[in-house]
Amino acid sequence: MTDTDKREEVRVRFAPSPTGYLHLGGARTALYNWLWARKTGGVFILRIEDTDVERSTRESVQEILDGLTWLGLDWDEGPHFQSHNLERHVEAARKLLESGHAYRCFCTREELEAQREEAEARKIAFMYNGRCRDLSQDEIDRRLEEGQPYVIRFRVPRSPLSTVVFEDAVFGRMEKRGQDIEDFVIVRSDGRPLYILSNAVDDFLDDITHVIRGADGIANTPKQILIYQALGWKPPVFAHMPLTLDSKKAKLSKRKHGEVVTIAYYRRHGFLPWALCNFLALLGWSSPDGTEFFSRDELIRTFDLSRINRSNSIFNYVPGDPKNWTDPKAIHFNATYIRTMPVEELAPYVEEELKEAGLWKQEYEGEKRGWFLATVDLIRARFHTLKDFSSRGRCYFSQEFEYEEAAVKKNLSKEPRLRVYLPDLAQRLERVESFGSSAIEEVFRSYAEEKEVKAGLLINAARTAVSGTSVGPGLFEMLETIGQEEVTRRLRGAISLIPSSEN
RNA sequence: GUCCCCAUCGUCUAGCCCGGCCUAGGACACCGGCCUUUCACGCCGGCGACAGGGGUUCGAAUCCCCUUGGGGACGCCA
Repeated sequence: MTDTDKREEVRVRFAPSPTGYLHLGGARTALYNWLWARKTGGVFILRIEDTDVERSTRESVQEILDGLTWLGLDWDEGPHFQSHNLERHVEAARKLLESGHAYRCFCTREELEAQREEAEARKIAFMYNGRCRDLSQDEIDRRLEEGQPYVIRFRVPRSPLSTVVFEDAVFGRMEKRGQDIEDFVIVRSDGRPLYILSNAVDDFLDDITHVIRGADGIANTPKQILIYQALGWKPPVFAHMPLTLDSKKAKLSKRKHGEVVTIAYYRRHGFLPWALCNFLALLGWSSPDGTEFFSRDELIRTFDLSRINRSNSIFNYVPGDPKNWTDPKAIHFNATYIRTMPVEELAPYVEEELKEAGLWKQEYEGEKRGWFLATVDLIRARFHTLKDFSSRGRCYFSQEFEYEEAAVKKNLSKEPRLRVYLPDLAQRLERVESFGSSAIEEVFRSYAEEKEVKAGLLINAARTAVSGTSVGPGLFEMLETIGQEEVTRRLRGAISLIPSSEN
């Protein structure tokens, strides 16, 4: 462990605003916080920052909860709702006002807007000019009496030497001169506190020890530290994670990239939740020995804030590429997990998928449990997502499946004699006492010899006849799995796909 | 425009803090080959990067400076 976790109990939080979907960036932030909490034996808090009433929705809250639950990122406290703490935020603002760390600003939106535009036009940086910073008490009282609306601004120390310094757990020592920070607004003219204040107050109230968030929060950090200091609170450790950008180096957003950046999308497209987590963990973090695949416990053990990267990473998704419908490495992680995890652990996911596709049979958890597991094990090596079990794997679970045109053309329609061979094989297979792969193989091999044809011809034809495709596991295992009765039925049925020799 | 941050294969990255072990390692993707009844898997091999320029040093991917490029923040949003 690093020196960032000296305190007794680590307390971290994931604090999304419920204004949209849970997306990859948010999930990664949640994951890093969760990992840090689990690693240190600390507490992971979920806080919904819903103070933007115009944009916050209940559906979004539910989506976030569902997404985190699906990913397996369980939280220990919450969800807390920021809006429930409004009085505490206002109270903090009042204290800041009383102690002189904040002041009332009577400048109107229109005035500020005009100043902003002018600055823009003259291509100079806009920063609030501090006009209300030193209003006399009489002046303030007079304006209050007149009922003039005001916002509350934080009085940023203006001495030329004043600097806010903090040690970021990822970026190291960070410094910001007071003169480069404007007197930021902490309370709106309608009395509602702003994020910058609410967030800091909530972190204090929740006893947050480590703020692990996206690097877009860096600019807020000096301001929030100022708030902490003015209130006499000890600031938490900040750890800013690099951002994840798209292939054009723009920030990932649902608006711009659509579903592909949402967690729900991966769930719908047959991702294993942990495969996604594992992939996400590696976007901006790496293990000391280069290991890439981790179980939960291994990742928890290995994860460390000090190994978080400082440079942004790119989510390598290229729109319009059907093969790479998301980052290829993400697909690779999913496929590898599907192929290598214990089949018993994979089974529940396949079950869910088959149920959704209407292919699930009750007996798969009863007398055919063994068959089900063996079949999943047989076919999974070629699959990339859970969806493949109900699409490409359909012929194992249903009597109804599609014949691929290309496969039929390649393996069936070229050879008219298959109209004889296939029923012959069916007849012989029917007579096999114990329908196992070696007995099946024997039937094929001897028949091929007898008819003086290549075994491959029969094998490929049979593959297409029973599965509709030209690819798949070894034929004999495949036939064994599909079963004697069904195999012979399909072999006979397939002759309708073979043209007779006259044609 | 101002402030801040970042910079190694197409992508994710190791190495950088504590210069030499780096003719820069791994992973994904891609391309070959082997295996094979097909497709995968697996194995073997290939392609492919220290942004540029100055320093410092016997020696720089590693330290310093500049340039360039990229990103972020500049709201009475969060």
